Parts: sequence; structure tokens; C-alpha cells
Amino acid sequence: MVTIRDVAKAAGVSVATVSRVLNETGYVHEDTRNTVNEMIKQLNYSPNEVARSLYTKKSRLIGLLLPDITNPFFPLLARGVEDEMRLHDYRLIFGNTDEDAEKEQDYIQTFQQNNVIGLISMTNTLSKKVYQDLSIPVVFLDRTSSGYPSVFADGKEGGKLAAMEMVKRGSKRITLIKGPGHLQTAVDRFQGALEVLSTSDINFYVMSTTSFSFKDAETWAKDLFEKYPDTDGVIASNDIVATAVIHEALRIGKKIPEEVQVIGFDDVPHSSLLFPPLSTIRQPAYEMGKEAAQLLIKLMKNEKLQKKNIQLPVTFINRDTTRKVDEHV
Amino acid sequence: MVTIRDVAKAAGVSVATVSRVLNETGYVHEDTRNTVNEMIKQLNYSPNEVARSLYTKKSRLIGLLLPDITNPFFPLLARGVEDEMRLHDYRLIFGNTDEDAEKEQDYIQTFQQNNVIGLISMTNTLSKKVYQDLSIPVVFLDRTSSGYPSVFADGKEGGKLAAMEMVKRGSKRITLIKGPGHLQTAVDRFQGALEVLSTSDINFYVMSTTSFSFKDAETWAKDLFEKYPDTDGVIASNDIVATAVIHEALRIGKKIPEEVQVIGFDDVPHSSLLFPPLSTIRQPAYEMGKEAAQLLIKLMKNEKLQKKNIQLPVTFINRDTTRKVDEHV
DNA sequence: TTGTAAGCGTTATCAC
DNA sequence: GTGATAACGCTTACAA
Repeated sequence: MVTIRDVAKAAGVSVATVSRVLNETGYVHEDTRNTVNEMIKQLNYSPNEVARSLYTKKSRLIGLLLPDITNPFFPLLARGVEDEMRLHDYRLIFGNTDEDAEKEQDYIQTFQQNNVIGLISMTNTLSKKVYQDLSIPVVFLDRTSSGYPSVFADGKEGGKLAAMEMVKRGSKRITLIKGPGHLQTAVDRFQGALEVLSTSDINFYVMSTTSFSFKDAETWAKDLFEKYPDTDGVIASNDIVATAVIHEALRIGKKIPEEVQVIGFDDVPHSSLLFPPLSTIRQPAYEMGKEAAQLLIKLMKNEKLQKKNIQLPVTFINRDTTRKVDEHV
Repeated sequence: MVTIRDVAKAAGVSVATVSRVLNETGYVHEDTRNTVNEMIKQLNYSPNEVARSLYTKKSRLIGLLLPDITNPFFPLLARGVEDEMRLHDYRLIFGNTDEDAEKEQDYIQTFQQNNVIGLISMTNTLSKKVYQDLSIPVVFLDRTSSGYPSVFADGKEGGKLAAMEMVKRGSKRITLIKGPGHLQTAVDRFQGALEVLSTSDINFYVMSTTSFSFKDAETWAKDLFEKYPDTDGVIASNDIVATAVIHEALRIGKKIPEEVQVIGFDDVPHSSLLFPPLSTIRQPAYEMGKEAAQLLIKLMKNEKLQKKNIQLPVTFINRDTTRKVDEHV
């Protein structure tokens, strides 16, 4: 391993000088800078981040917490975070928490032990206190925790959009699937849709669910069509659930979108690959990840923020599980 | 921040003693051990990994390199790696390389700078030399690099299986899609299928492709049915490509599986959600991740290995893009 | 403009 | 059994 001493020796200067050119701090004569840089290149030296970190109590590492990388929504967010962080030379340590408080706690401890300088969390099972005790900035992504900076999509507007589009396209007996009550995003989209439906003269049925898992969703979808066989429009809590609904509808011989329309939420990558391709409310996941990274970077630099909470707009993606309508009406 | 000194002071001992109980190295009287542990708990002390790492030149960090976390196959592998690593108290730093040598190099440098103690790579764009210069063990996952330990699925057998199943189910004019030539896994599955087809009395058509991207695959699928309109069976290079084939077939009005059978490769999570649900050759991705982690751990402990290359079996998943057949025949 | 040296929080080698 | 203390590779006062 080549150290700063080796470079110093080779360049005929002291380690302090090498350090100065490395960090561009303090004066150093151009000639010496040149020879030092020359030696750095020649010896293929790159500074030991660990030694650096020990002294400065900082690092270039960011912690990333997410529920499950295997769930297709999160890789998009994670990728956004990573790409933005890479632009600024930060690197990520990540952990899947499975919404399990112990895992979350464990990873947070690791982050601290490694002098991680910032945390982006897509999960918040732990009490707020844990995050308060952290001495590093935290940004919540696709989640909120009161008082903390966060980046999320406009779920309420998304819910409204879904309901409006469904009504506009002629569904009269709508089923509204309510996602897990402990997830603010799920509640928001539910509230938005509820608001629109309850002020319309449409009949609707609310079905409460407790997870986003496909397995569970299959059961609920079955239930749905049994309890409410004449429903002609389903607003699902997300794309996974919507997929299960589509499967069940097709299975029992309902035509989509002629007899039942379906709208999902998220626009995960495979939504367009389904049959029929799923109409959905798109969250700009990759951009959300980038925004969260940018927000965290500002926080780490102690920059003043205009807003601590960034809400990104959602859009209706009109594919084939909703009927066509004359947009000029 | 509470340090080892604070604990030492509180327990009325020296830092050396605290270090000894921490690392369970050397003698320490049971009574003192108890008070030290007591103080550790009371002060909520946890050792600074950075300081540790500086001295020992080790860490508890593992580097994970993958092409793109957004591609549905990789999260499965990554999750397997993570879960196994977590069991052994290792944590992951990860990077998406996009098969880009510069990014790969960058991340590797970061890993070194942070005293990462092992590397699992699902990409190998770089010349072998780069990996040779590393002083840490490397395991390739879903990839191979001659001379390096690796974990991968039995692609050749998979290709054979796909071809055999397709023939058994009555396709007579098969199209075999050959994946990117620079990926050994793609080549293996192609060779396997080729071997079976060429020793059968089936007509077949080989179509060469250069990526696994859905966008590209859409074009190839179109081509396929134009150039070979009477094909009645497609062996795709992976599930993404298979999905594009299904879409195109459906679009031009071919019945699946009655007129065209399709078999994919990988069994990514959404394969079962497609319509029709995709028949495919399943790679045990999660298990592969776990195996890779276990292999790396052995390497890091300098344990002798029975085999450096672990090949996991693949299985045919018979869903609805292939016809039923009497299994007792 | 440059060098000396202290210090970051550990571990491990010696003495005792 | 335990305690001083050097060392890990770096940054940053402070001196020169």
C-alpha cells in the first residue's frame, strides 16, 4: 500500500505539503504542486479514506435504507439516489430492512460506526427518537416523518386523478382499494380518491387491505369480485395489487377494460409489460431518488433550504386497462 | 461520541483491558470483564469501526458490483448476498456499473480506499488484471472469469431443457434467440439449446441479439415474426426478451401457446404476472446470491474450498406459454 | 511557502 | 491479569 509518506518522500517534501495539494487547502507553490501531482500519478497513490475519516470524523459514505430491494418500486428510487450521489463522489452503504425495526436499528448503527455522513431512508418503522439522536442529516424518501426533510410524490393528487379518470371513463360502481393504514403515501392516495368519489354521484365500495404483497393481493382480488360482482372499475392501492386484480378479473372472464377498468399506482417497470398493459398513476421514482440525494447534499453542506419537503407531481398513464375517451370533451 | 477511553475510565481500567474484553483476546478477570461490559452497556458504547479499520486494515464491509439494480434479475441476487452477509455481520457498499469499465474501476477504487475485505461482482467489463491487483478475495456471481471463484446457474443445461421441453410439446419450427455473445451465461444457454435442436429433426432458426433491453427486444420480436412468420416456438434469451416476443405475438394475433410457444430464462418476479404467465427456465437467483456470499466468506477466512466454482441447477417452470403434455408418456 | 508534530479511536506489543 | 504506549495514515495547528 502506497501512503502519503511515500509520495512525500518521492517528491522530496513533507506529508503536510502533499496533504495540502491533495485537499487544495493552504498555499503550495505551483512547482511543488506539480511534482507532487506527478509523484501521485507515478506511484498510483490514492488516499486512505479510513485514515482520513478517522481524523475528520467524516467520510464519503451515505447510508441508504429501504424495505426490500426485491420490490420493483425501490430499485428505481435507489438508482436515482445512487446516480446523483455518484456525481458528487459519494458512495452508498445500503440495507434492506423488511420494515423490521431491529434490522433498521442495526444498519443505522453500522452507518454511525462507519462515519456515514448522511442517511436516506425509505422506511420509518423506528420511533422518531432514533433519528433524532443521529448527528447526521436524514432525508426520508417516499415516506414522511414529521419535522424531517422528505421527498415524496403527490399521493392525494394521484388518488384524485385516478378517481377522476375512472369516472370520466364511465365506471359507475367503483371499488376503491385502501392500502396499509400505516403508510402515509397509501393513506394520501386513498383520501384523494375518496374525496372525488364521495362528491360524485357514483356508487363505490371501499376495501381495506394491509399489505402490498402479491400473495395477499390475490386473495383480496378474489374477495373483491365475490362481494362486489358488478363492480365496473377498480382503483388499486398500487401496481402490484392492480396486477392481482387484473389476473382475477381475467380468470373469471371479465373483459378489461370493457367490463372492468383498473387503475394502479406507481408505474413500476413491468406495468407496461402486463396484459393488458396497466393504466396507472405514475410516480417519478428515479427523479424522486435524485431529488432526495440533492436535498441531502444541501443539508450536509448546511445550505439553507427553500423547502424541506419536496413533493413531486404524479401523472396518469393511460394504457389499456382504462377505456378511451375523447380528450377534447 | 463515547470512546473506548470513556469506557475505560468509567470502569476504572485501561483502554487495553477494554479492548481485550471487546475482542475477547487475551486474559481478563471475570469480574473486570463484567464491570467493563456493564459500562459498555451503560454508556451505550459501540466501537468506532473506522479507527479499528485503520489499525487492522480490515473492515466489515463487502463491495457489491452489479450492472443495474433496476434490471429485475439483479435485486434477487443482491438480496441473497445481503441476507447471508448480514448473518455474518458484514455490510455492503454497492455500485451500479452499467457494464461501464470506468464506473466499475471507480467503485473498485472506493472499495479499496475503505478497506473493503471482499468483493462480489456481477459484472466483469474490466480486464482480469484489475481484479488480480486487488489484495482481497473476489467472487463472480452470474458471471465467470477464468481462474476466479464464481457462482452461476447451469446455463447449458437450461438451454437443453428449454429446447427439449419445446420439442416435447410439439413445436416444429423453432426460433432460437441467441443473447449477447460477450456474456458467458447467454452463450451457455444458447449452446445447450443448439445442441438439442441440432440433433433433433426439427427445423430451427437462430436469431442473434446484442442486449437484454426491452426496447431492443421489441424490435427483434417484430423482425422475428416478419422473417420467420410460421415459427411455432420461440426460445428466448431471457425473460425480458420473452416478454417482448409475447407482446408481438399477441399483437399480430398469434395464439399462445396454441400457435406459438414461448420459453424464457431467469424467472424474474414478474414472469408469473404476465399474460399468459411465462413458462421459463428458472435460475435460483436468491440462492445464488447466498452461495456467493458463503463462498466469499470462506475465502476471506482462508478456508480450503472443495470447489471454486459453484454451479446451481436450473428448473423448467411450466406456466401458460407452453402447451400441456402428458407427463407420464 | 513549507515542515514538525499532535491527535483522531483503535489494537497489540511489551513490561510489570 | 493488567497498563503504558507505539502504530495505523491522514489532517491541521503552529512554527519556521
